[in-house]
Amino acid sequence: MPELPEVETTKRGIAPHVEGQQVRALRVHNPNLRWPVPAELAQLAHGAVVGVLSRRAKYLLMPIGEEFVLLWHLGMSGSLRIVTPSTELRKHDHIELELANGTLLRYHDPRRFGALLYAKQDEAHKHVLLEHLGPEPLGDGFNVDLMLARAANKKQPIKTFIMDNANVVGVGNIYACESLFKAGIHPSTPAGRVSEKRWIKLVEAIKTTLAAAIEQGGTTLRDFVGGDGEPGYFAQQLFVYGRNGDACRTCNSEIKLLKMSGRATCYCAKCQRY
DNA sequence: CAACCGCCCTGGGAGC
DNA sequence: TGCTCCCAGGGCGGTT
Repeated sequence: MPELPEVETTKRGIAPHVEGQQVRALRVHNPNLRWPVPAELAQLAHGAVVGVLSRRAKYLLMPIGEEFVLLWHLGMSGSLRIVTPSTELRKHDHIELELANGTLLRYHDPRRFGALLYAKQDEAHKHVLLEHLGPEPLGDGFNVDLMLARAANKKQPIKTFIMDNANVVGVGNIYACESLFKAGIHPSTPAGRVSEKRWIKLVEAIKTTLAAAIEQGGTTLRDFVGGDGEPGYFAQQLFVYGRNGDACRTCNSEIKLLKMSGRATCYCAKCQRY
């Protein structure tokens, strides 16, 4: 269930176990992810030392050796776990990275919407999948001025706008809904009609919501290491997502549901205005 | 071009 | 208990 906070949590969870470790083997049990896992990867990774992990949008970047970097994407249902060699291979464990310290990094992905690709280290940010990405939501590049400029004259609903990776990365369906609630903005509001005053609230809401989720993700680190259980750290804090039919926690009116670009969109018609 | 819609997959839950 | 249908956190690629 990876949104940006979980990718960040995954990165922090696995980093101490993989960084500086030599790759003993990269085994691909099923290469049929969103794109085929490149056949030459096993050879490229063999014997390489894993470098310092980083994250760009929902991609996890894992340098291997001096020349290449692995690009992991968890899709809708992917996860990366550190396990011991005695841990049985589960159904949908498609890839494993065996390290010199004896631990295994396993990629598990029932729906196979995820990906494992690679690039040269100095060209990773120019990779076709990364080059058109907008600013990181927690960085200075994501700010009111840029959003006002990009949203100018757009009729597209504000919710669709903030979920577009070209505008800002890492805002998935849950956090789009939650951030709009916090900012008091109706999800159908045309992006070009969101005032500067409301953009200030929305930018702040996106930053604080994601940051808070990352904080909580930290508490699930041991799950990644131990390899047991899915993290469910944000569920109890949701104000609108998945709460359609329930009472708004702020005003007590009923949370509504509408479909927007094929995705469930929950909102409070009283707290969120055009 | 902007905006929408289908689709890549499996699994889980609801309803019958 | 078992079917069938619907839905799910992403995001690319094709169509209008």
